[in-house]
Amino acid sequence: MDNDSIPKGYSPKDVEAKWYKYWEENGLFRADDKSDKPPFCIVIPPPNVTGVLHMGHALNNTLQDILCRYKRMKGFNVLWQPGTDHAGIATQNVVERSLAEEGKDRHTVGRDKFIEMVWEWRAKYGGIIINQLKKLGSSCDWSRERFTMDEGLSRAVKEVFVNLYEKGLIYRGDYIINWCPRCHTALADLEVEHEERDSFLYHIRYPYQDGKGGVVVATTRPETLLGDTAVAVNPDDERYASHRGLNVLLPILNRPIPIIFDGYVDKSFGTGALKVTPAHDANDFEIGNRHGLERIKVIDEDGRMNDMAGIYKGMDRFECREKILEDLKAGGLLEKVEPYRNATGHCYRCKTMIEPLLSKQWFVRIAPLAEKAVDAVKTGMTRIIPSTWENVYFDWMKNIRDWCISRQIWWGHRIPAWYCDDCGRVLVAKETPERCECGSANLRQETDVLDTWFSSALWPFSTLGWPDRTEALKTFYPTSTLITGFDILFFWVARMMMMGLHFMGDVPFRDVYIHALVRDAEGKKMSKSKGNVIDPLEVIEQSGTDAFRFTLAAFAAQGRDVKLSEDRIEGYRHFVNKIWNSSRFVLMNLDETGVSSAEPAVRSLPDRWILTRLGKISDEVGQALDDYRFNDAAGICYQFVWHEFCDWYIEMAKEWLYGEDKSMKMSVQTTLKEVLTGVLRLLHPFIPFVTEDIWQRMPGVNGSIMIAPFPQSSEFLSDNKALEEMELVMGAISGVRNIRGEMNIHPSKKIDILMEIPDEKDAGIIKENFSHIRNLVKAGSIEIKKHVIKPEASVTTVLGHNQIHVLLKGIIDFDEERNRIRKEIARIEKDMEKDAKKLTSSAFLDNAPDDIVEKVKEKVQGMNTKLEKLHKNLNFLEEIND
RNA sequence: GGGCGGGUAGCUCAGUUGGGAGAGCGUCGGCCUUACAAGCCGAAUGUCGCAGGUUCAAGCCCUGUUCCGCCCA
Repeated sequence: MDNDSIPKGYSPKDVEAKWYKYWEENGLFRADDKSDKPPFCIVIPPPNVTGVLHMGHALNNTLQDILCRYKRMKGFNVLWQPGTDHAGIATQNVVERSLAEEGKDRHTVGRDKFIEMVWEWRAKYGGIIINQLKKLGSSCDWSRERFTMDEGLSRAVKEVFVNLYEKGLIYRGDYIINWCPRCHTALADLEVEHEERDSFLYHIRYPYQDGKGGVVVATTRPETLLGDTAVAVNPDDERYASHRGLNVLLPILNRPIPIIFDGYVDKSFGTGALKVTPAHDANDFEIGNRHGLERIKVIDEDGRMNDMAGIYKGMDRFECREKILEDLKAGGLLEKVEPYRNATGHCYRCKTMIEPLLSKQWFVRIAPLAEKAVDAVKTGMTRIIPSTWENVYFDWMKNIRDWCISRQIWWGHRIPAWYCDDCGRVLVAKETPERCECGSANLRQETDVLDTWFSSALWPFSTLGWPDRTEALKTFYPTSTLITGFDILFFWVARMMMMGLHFMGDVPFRDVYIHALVRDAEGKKMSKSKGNVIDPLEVIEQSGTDAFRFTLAAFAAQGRDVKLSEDRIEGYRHFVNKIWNSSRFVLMNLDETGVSSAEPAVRSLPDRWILTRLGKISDEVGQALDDYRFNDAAGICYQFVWHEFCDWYIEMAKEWLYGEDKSMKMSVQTTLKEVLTGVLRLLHPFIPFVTEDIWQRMPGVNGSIMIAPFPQSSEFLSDNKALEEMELVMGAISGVRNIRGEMNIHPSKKIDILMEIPDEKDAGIIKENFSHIRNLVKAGSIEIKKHVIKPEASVTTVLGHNQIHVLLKGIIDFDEERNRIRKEIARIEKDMEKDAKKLTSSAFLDNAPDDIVEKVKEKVQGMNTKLEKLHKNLNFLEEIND
């Protein structure tokens, strides 16, 4: 191989697009509907069709891709099912915004035309995030890409809606819902974000019917008093015991309203009296139901005061608040205003303050569905990892309320319900009915559409072809693993569980792996307003996809947020480059022989060592991935490649490669190639591009690394003795290097060494590896003896029973050396203290397991040996007069 | 108010059944040694938040306490 053909540094830009195209064109991402291989399936959390790739996507999809590539290499029939979500409100907002620029709104263009425009928008921009996922290296089966609004998924939605309706699990009714006055739609409880803000608590007096005295209530929303239909107090509250049966006058409107008694009221809050507005507060609504109160709506869908608000009609709700306060003050009814912090609900899409409104909406009856979804996790049919999230899941499921699924927008699955104008019947059907049961043809379809999450809840089976009983469904359902962030545990995961169990009779996935949030270097959530967003595409541009992916994997420890900063990514860019260069080294040295596939006649100690180590860490990495410990898997690879393969093995290999011994050279070449192919396969799931690029340059390699088997210990030589022996050799080298470093001996200066090795076996090992030692410590002469009298001008390092004397005539500074030894003695003594004490304690000796006692004994013994020798050396030096 | 997670080296964080405190980055010293200066060799650094307890043995288990973050109401 020609040196010039491999560039000195890895440049990601040149190869990423090329290999991605190669994989796609060769159908390597494709799953088989039917296969002898065991199935492995992940459905992608569908990104919003309006989305652009952010850090959350990057982490989420990197982890999915690591698993999918790993499983493919492990021999699974892998389906990574991709697709996008129609994101009702978000997408509609985007198109409405562009309409607004032309001075239009959706009503001026009309429903059909508007929906047509959204489809056009989707055709034009909907593929953006898909292409970004590809840049990330995602190995999805793109031939199966789905969209929540496509024909098949829409059929699934209708099927589900009708089924649930017929089973009584979907109903329509008047309830308090969360209304966004800007988006003009109802929202599910989950879609409301609560945010604490500084506000005021207003104490308002509701006079008795004679206009005097009265009951003071505390509220943060005085404008809703126009819709009050009672004042409630706690039945146990003695202050109000005498008020039973009394009425008070609603301020301003002077409408008499009753004082009612309800356990919901908190005696200690405010004055202990609560104004009740059943049409504008969820809790008040419940109270109203218990007491048969009238519901008076005073705020309309635009957030303005309506006809019932009398003189305030037409005012915005916040404007009205100010005006009412003024009027109350003027009437002497505003008793007190105190600063107060409370949490108010905001639309998760546009941040507008939510208005709880009484409204007729469609709901899913959750309780029966939730029960099964809870059981599935309790019985282990689905595991949630890390398991701490199980409790969060249970807790939420326990307190869940019915799910409001109707949305007053246009972009989405239109609810398959029709109203008969003649008899008032509601018809729910998969196909558009021609006539009502009463014979009337005057049918109007419901104008509301379904919550986007309704279709997302079907994702694990609708994407596989349901309601048809497809081969894909048979093969891949239940899916293997879901990988997602905790922020959509409720929105999505819980609902998929419910729907999967109900419609498929089985859980949608065996494992749910919940990963953390990506934050900035200070641990703050990334947000545009804070300006701390790191754009994944920029990172890819600067550092390459592989470095970025490896960083994410390395930081993805379970249960902990990922704090990302650019210099951390840089560190892993260096790692990718290290792999590149070590591969370059290997390739450059595989030259003339091409390397035979036969087992080499000789295997040197370093050969046996590195192969054994590779086998061991291969199993460890596999296990870590099986356990979703991505950071461990990445860390093990990093440590092995850099600090074992590069720092030790390659350095030792050089000697044979540059030497005259042909058989040794061939042996090392074989090992280098073997280890490199192993390392590449091991790393491929994490850093797919660079590994493929190198793989394709390897002599004798056919096809993509994607379909090469993931390494495991059984394919490599395993020799535990080699591990011990190498430790001895490496220890000797490190010991001498340490002396060189501390004595400030110039790297090019050769030093003479005298080793004292009493044990013959050890001596044999050292002798065998003489040349490695010589090269790696830059030694002149090396001598080994059973017993040695310490040479005068020498610095000594103690390794167990062995000692290495570095001869430093004319270089050694005796004072410094004595200090060095004293320091080391002190360090060892300190280290030993705790363990030595253990051995004198009968409690320890009696109670601790034998193997532990033995271990401690050995350790202390070892340190004693070392101390002894250090003292001897020190004494020796102290006797020298310099 | 309820729940959860976290406090370990200057920084960011690992540390799986309790049994020798680790990594990366940064810092310091020395090196352009024909894969890599995006590199090599060497070094320093810890009252594991605080206080108790269990245990022969606690970063890890239990109790309390404090600070930070998140979720829910």
